Amino acid sequence: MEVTAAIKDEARRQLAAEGAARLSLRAVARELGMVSSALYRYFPSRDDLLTGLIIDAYDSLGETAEAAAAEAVDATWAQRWLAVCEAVRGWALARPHEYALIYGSPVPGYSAPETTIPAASRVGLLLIDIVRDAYRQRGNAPAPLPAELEPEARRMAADLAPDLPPEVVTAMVAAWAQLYGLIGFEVFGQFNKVVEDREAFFRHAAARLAHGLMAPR
Amino acid sequence: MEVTAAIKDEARRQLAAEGAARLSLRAVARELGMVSSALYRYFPSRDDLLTGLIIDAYDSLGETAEAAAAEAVDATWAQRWLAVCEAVRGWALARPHEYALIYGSPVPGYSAPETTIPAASRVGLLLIDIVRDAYRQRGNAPAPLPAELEPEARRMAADLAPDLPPEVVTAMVAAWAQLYGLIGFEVFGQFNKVVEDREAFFRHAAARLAHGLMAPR
DNA sequence: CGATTTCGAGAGCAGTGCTCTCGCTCGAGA
DNA sequence: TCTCGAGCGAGAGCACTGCTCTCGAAATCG
Repeated sequence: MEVTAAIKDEARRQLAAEGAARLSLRAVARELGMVSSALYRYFPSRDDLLTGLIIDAYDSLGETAEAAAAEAVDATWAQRWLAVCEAVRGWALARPHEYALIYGSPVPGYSAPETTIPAASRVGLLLIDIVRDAYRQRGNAPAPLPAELEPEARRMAADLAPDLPPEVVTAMVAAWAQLYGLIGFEVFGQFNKVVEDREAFFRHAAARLAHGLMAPR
Repeated sequence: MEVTAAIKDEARRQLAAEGAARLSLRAVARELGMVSSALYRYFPSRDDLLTGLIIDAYDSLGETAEAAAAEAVDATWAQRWLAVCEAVRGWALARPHEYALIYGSPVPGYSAPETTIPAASRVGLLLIDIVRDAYRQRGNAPAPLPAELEPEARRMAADLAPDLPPEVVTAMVAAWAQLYGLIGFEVFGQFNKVVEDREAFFRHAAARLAHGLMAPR
């Protein structure tokens, strides 16, 4: 429908201006020249509007990351990894509030429904693909795992990438979380007065993440 | 004062139950048997209450981390690093909403005042101390930095730990952010259906972070 | 004792999410 | 062609929010 898109567009604008907690259904309706109750024809509740925005954000981020990977399809896997990392970072810096919506503190009283899962997985799946290429080219896994982690690592590998050794999958999941630590700290201002040249810092840190994924030991 | 403490206590209870965005001054006052306007004698606004809670949370986390470090004072630096990491994780898992308050998406329209800086720095300073010990014992820095990062790395080192080589300080800042990526993903539910044995996974990832801080290569 | 400060109560304003009812419009079936 | 129903928006209203203002009681200080 046309109206739902207009609502989401206006909501996104308010999101960028004010943040999720300040997103007001009435203000969206006002800006659209409707009355607030009319909005409930399209979204059963404010949370459902948020869900829509979350799915859109995941998809937009996924698209951005996939485009970056496609553009670097002829480069080495490490360069492709870096390209995706930088694309994700750039997307987050350009839309901090949307980033906060999907990777920041969850909106209280609201838990993302199952419908968000496919969109949310896109970046993760993309990273798995890159690591798979890396493993095919290099074929050496990172350090062996401690015994206590082996069952879990095997389980994760079976779930996420049965063709890769558990050490690689484990390292990949960790690198994924750590990547979001780097980006989150920057987006949420934790690097203020600590890191200044964040571009260079991020590039280096992301490259070292890649290095940790495939280097011997 | 006695009353401000009671207000913060009740607010913390509501925070744990509902989250920051749902924190209602009126509800706090109601629970305390006062009227909402009376609360403004103690906190000029809702945001100031939040600031109070944020500082308390930073201090509580800092204390927890420092206690863990103190307990492991005779262990190796790597064990001490791991002890602090696990203490931070444990604190976060026990108080997810307070963790979200300080390390999640910033509350919109609200920017933390300067007064939070000392409390916010405690864990970082603690990690620097541990890395300093590590460097004194091992004395080998991680991989050399790319040229583009050298000026920034020097600047960071001068700011944070002038007695340590820029490579170590840079690696430390990155490890710090990555640590919070690991914890944030777990606290905010991003590991749901991905990582199950999160305890073991975290221990391994945190240990590898330490390894990356000081390993030769 | 008197004056002043401190504190809580209460009313009230503007805003919020959400529900309910009521008309209008438009398109498909008889 | 007429009718009926579904879809849609308006409006009023409920319970709630943060916040301001005024007023009266209590406690503290000179």
